[in-house]
Amino acid sequence: MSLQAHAEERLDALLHALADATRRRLLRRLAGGPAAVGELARPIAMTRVAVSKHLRVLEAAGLITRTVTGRVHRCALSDGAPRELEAWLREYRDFWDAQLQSLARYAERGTAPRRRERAR
Amino acid sequence: MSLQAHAEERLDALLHALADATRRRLLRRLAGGPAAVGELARPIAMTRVAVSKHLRVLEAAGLITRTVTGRVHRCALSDGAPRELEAWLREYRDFWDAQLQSLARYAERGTAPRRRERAR
DNA sequence: TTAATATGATACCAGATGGTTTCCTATCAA
DNA sequence: TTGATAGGAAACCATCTGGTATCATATTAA
Repeated sequence: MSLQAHAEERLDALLHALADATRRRLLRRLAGGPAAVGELARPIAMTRVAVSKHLRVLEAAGLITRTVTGRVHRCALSDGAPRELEAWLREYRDFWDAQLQSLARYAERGTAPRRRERAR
Repeated sequence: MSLQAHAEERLDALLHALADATRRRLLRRLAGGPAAVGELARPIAMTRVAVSKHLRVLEAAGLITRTVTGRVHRCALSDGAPRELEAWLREYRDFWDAQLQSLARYAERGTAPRRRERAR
């Protein structure tokens, strides 16, 4: 019926991590491929240290992963991340019906091309 | 291609409002129908004032609406709320493909018709 | 009119957050 | 070895956050 306390906390972390424009920008950048911390920090009007902090938030939320090779920390999106978000959205389906439906319409058109899914 | 600054801010507010277990609990409660502030506060181990603050956060994020009749403030879910969230999810489709697909599968089964309840 | 009720407003607090600067360490390259 | 580079660690600061207690106000009921 409801998510356990642990999942609630993970959901807190996930949503909080997403509720920041800089962090979303970092995710958007990483959507184009993995990058080192310095690479990620360079185009942002902010100290490398601050960016590093944001990255740690994203990492703690399970949104990105980090592999250290030598002195370079390479960050990448962790693809399994939004599970909790999805689970939570599912729980709220009753009052988000409309939104989920339009999301579904989009998803059918936009992301499931190989299945040749024909709806409606 | 990208959301304007204003929409970014609204998205910040929306996600931040959702990133709190108490506020999600309030939304869950409101999903069962509108309620007055006191009604919402009663079952929560927290001062009425604190609950009122949470409600104001939800209101500012556009997630709920409030109608004052007499001395009673009745809160209700605002159904158009998750538009920005949806738009944002759409923008991230490239790396959330898998999640959106399973969400779509869910939505096809679960919300399109008023059919059977298949919780799982 | 008086008292109880629903709620907001204000002031206050401790702790978290989001930045900064400075320094340290490890690694790579000359 | 020496120096530059990638990055973390720690200290610090201003502001935000999520609570609290208290008071004010409007409305309803007796």
